[in-house]
Amino acid sequence: MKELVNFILQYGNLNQQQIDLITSKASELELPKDEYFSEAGKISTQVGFVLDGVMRVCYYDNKGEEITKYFIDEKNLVVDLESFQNSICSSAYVQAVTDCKLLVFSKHDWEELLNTIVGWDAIVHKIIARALMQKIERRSPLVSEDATTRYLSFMEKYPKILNRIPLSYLASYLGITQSSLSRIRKNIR
Amino acid sequence: MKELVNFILQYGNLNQQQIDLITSKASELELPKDEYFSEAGKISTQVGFVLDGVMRVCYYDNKGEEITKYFIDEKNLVVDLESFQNSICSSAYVQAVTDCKLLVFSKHDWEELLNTIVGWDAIVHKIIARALMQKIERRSPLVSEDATTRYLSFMEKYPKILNRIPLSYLASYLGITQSSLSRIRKNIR
DNA sequence: GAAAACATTTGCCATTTGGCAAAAAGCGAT
DNA sequence: ATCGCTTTTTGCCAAATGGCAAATGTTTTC
Repeated sequence: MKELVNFILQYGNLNQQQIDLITSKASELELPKDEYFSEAGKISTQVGFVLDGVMRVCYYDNKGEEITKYFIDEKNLVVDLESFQNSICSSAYVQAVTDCKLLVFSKHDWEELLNTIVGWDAIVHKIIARALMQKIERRSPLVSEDATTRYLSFMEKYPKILNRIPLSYLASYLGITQSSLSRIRKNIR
Repeated sequence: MKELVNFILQYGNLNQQQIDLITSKASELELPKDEYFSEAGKISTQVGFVLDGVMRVCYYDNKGEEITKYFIDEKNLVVDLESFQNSICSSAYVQAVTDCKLLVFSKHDWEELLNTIVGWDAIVHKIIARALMQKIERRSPLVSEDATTRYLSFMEKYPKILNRIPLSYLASYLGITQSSLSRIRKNIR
C-alpha cells in the first residue's frame, strides 16, 4: 500500500485523511500468470496498480496475429482507459505475464473518490497524461528503427522486464517475428 | 472562432460568459508553409488550434534521420505538451506542412483561464487525454503491419491529409524510405 | 525421472525493404 | 516556353526480415 501512496504523492499533495480514504477503497488482487485483468469485448470496470509482476496489453490484428501493445510492470496503473471511462466494450486484453499482485479499485469506488476528494481528479489526470505520453514515447521509435536497434533499446530501457517475458510477446511488441528476434539475439552475443 | 467553440463544447459545458472569456484570449496566427510553431531546444509557450492547414511534429533520430511523428490537421489542438507543461526544452519540432491558420493562446493566458474558469481544467484534461489516446491508436499499427498495409490504412483514414503532404514526410511517418513508398504506390495502381 | 507440453533456435529459401544514384516529372519565376 | 529547383520515380543490387518446419532446449505434470 505504501507503494501506491508514494506513487500518488508524486503527482500532487493530499492530506492523511484523503490518503486513508483512497487506500480504504483499494483491495488486493492476486492474478496468476496468463489470467486476464480485462478482456476484449467486455467493459472494463477496474483500475489496478501493479505491486508485483508484469502485465501486458494485447490485441488481435486483422490477420489474426496477436500483438502485444505494451508491458506494464511494478508501480504503474493498469486500466483500459477507453473502456473504463466510456463504458464501452474493449478491443484489447490486459493479461498477467507473470504471477501478479495488484491493488484494485472498482469503478464505483473510483468515481466516488473522484467526486469526494478535492484535487484527486487533477492528480488522476496528471497520472493518466503522463502514462499516455510515456506510451507514445516508448512506441514511437519502434516505427522508424531497425529490428536490432529496437531490441537493444528495449534491453537498455527495460532490463528488469526483459527476462520475465516470453520471447514471443517481446517479438510482437517489437513488431518482428519470433524467429527474427531469436536470430538477432544470436548475432548480438 | 466558431470552430474552436464547437470543439471545446464537445468535451463539456460552459456558459456564454466563460466562452467569451476563453475566445477573448485567442489570437489568430498565420503560419506560412515550412515555418515552425515550436522548435527543439526551445521551451514551448503556446497552445494552438488549427483552423486551416496541416502541421507535423518531427524530430531527428540518433542517425540524424528526420522522423515525422504525427500530422495535425484542422480542428485539433497543437501543443508540445511535455515542453509547455513543464517549461523544459522540447526535443521536437512542430512545423507547418502547408500554409496554416491557427488560433493561439499564450502560456500566461492559458494558465489564467485554467485558474479562472471553473471546469475548464477538466475539459482541457479530457481534450488532452483523448488526443493522446488517438495518437497511440494511430501509431501502434505502424509497428506490426507491413509497409503496404500501413500506406493503405493511412489513405483510408486520412484521405484529406494524403494529398497535402510531401511523400518524404509520409514515408518517415510510416517508417519506410521514400523510394519504398514510391514503389508501393506504383504497385497499388 | 519420463513423458508431454511449451518455448526457443536453426536451416532453407522467398520476399520485402534499404541504399545509392540517375532519370523523370512537377512547379514556380522570369 | 524555358530555366532552375524540388519532388518523385526508377534501376540495380545488397541487406534485412518473414514463413515454414524441424530440431533443440526448457518446464511442467504425473
